[in-house]
Amino acid sequence: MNTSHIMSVTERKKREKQLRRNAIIDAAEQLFFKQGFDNVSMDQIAREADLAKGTLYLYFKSREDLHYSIVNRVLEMIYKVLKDQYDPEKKGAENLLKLGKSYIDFSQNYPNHIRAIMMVDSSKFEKLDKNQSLKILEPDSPLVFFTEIIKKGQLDGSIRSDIRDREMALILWSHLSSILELVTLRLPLVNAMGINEKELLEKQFELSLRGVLSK
Amino acid sequence: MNTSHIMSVTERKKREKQLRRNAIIDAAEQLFFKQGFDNVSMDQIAREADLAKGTLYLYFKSREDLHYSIVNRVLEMIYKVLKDQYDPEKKGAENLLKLGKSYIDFSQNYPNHIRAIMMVDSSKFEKLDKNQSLKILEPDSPLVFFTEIIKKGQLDGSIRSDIRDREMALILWSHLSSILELVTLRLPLVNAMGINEKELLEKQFELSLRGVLSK
DNA sequence: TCATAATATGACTGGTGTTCATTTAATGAC
DNA sequence: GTCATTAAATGAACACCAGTCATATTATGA
Repeated sequence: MNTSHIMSVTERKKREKQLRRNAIIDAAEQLFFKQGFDNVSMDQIAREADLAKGTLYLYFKSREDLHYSIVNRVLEMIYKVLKDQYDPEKKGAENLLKLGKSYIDFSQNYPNHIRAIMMVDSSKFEKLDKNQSLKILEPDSPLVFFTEIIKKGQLDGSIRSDIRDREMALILWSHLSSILELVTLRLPLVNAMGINEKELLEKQFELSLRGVLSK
Repeated sequence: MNTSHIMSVTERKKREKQLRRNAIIDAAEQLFFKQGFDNVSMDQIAREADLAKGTLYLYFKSREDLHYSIVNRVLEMIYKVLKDQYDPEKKGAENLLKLGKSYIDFSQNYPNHIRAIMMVDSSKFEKLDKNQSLKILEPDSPLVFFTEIIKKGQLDGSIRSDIRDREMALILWSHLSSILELVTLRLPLVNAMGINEKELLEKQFELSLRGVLSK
């Protein structure tokens, strides 16, 4: 028995498994973007991925898990966008401004992806263990990235220091998300109020930033 | 045939219908608070209300509609609380501070009610007509009340005027809601970050307010 | 070639929101 | 009180769907 051979096979299988997994996420994402996650059944996703329904459950614990996987991929996308924009030469506040703006830009360019994030059903969060599936506290998440920038800004004096960095990051992230939720999922409401979505996004961001900067 | 008699009967029926409706909402609310809306079936609600399942549909268009009705009642409660706190003698900014605080207090005293609001599934908002079921734009809604206070504050100079009152109200409401969502539905996440919920609420409120006040 | 393990299948289960033909109750004219 | 008519209530039936699992297919390496 050739051990190294077996190892390579195991690894190929691992790779293939990961590929299938991604293919399923692709299929699900596509349907999701077209019809909204609520209106897509596991059967449909399986068909789109040329698999049987049962097979999906070999790759994802549940429908919810599949949804989270989509969201995690989007979070990775956003993280990369943010990281590209980051300039270590600049002060914390300035970076915060820039990153915030590019997040908003992202939301304009990829509304579907933002929708995917925003549709994570909060009610499911009640079960603690589910949080682990959603990588918002991983080192490479946007939220953690924001935290680091705020910490820097507090050190260089450009951001107020009387709120802890984590709390401030969570607040800012949450604020921005809430407005994104409004303009992506509740646009009819926003329009009914006679409000322009882009303006709303920008105003909210300016407002949040004002609350955060050093005086 | 006595017309006035008939009229009074019609009206009694109307009243009774409203009573039944409220009784159903009561039953649903009770179950909802105990088990979470997602874990309550129409069958259970019917049983709790001593009715058959089909009867519920004579009073509510759908399960969703029933949920909205619960939420609308909560919104009314909040509106009343806010109105009680309002002092026309005081400046807009001061009222805003006070009302915000009492909203936060309310959320501490009636976490279940807040949960009910926060669990309105945003994804359903995509269908425009559904918005009508949710009375967040009615004259007696908290959001509209906030708008009026902001308008006053802009007139008396205590609140910055470079953002329209409606937009500012929507932003503030949305900000506050997002944090409430965090501490009511995503508490595990908040705790995992080592953050105290009450502190988070207060900090966020102070932060939002700072962004809103005149300089 | 063949035994074993890994992967895939789809019929089946249990549960649910919604509908609707049927039953029950209330009404008011006589 | 009786009875035709209208309103309200019922729950069996339907359609849909997430998740399971016994069975079938495929891959592996000896």
